[in-house]
Amino acid sequence: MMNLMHWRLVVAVADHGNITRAAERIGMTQSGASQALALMEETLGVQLFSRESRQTLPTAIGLPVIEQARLMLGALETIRQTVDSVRPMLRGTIRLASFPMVLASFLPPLLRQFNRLYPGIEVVALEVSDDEVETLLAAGLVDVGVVLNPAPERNAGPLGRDAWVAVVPAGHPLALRGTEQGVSLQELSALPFVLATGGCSTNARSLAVAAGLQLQDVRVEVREWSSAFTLVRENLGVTLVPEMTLPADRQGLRVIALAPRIERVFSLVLPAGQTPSPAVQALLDLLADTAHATTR
DNA sequence: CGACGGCAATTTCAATACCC
DNA sequence: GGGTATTGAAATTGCCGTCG
Repeated sequence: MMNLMHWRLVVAVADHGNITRAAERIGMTQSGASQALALMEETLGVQLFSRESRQTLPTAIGLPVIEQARLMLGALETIRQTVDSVRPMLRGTIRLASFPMVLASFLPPLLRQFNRLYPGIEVVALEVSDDEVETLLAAGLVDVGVVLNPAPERNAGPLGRDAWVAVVPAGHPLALRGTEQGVSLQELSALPFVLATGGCSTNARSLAVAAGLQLQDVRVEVREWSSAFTLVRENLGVTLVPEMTLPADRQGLRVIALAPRIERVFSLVLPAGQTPSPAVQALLDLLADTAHATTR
């Protein structure tokens, strides 16, 4: 058996020309070094050093073996330096704030991959509303937050996107309309409306306001998207929801595209003016890599 | 999956040999 | 006699299979 200690010993003996000094340098006893060297030579089947009086010098075959040993130890040192240079970013905790839907859909694959690449970094995910994400970011209480439609200057990492769609009862007059035609925000705002917020301030009402409109007949306002679908099935009104919230079972419902299309973009955003920690930078880099890979 | 025991490899210690 | 290498025995360490 040979281990790294043996190869260090070979190099040390070559450097010092003396087993005693070599043993001291690598932290062995002299007799141990002598035995180890003898064992190596026996294992290799060649004599690496000739023992002369007061000197231990390399043999002809010993010289290239020693050179290879130096290369090997040099490569090991390079590996050490590589690991040392990235070690600070291999440990730590990332506090991430997000609203529930993104936490359940876009983030799990990203976080799974991140956990595989950086097992020493713990990601603590806080499930909050979009307003609360902004509050936590502003207070510096989280390292990164998922924000809807962030301003370009916030240096956001795009996480995903989806479109708003109208959902009407299957028997509704709008349900007869072809999907390519779509329905406008203006048309919807005049109808009996089931307003679902999903716990976000960006919802059908804020979209209408942004377009200079107003929801004229909100029959009921609920937090859960699923509750809204139930109420739409009951013919209480129509609703406007993000596409990703649509249920698998759409019986009794009809989904119509919004015209013109309105999208929401989810992005990872850092607290303002904050330099990302190495761990957060690793997460952003991974996000950029996966985004790059999927848009190629 | 952790505790445990057996076994082999390795290291240490002490004694000895060799050479200048 | 001092410095260095070698040898044999004992101690230590690490690995691996088994068991609960």
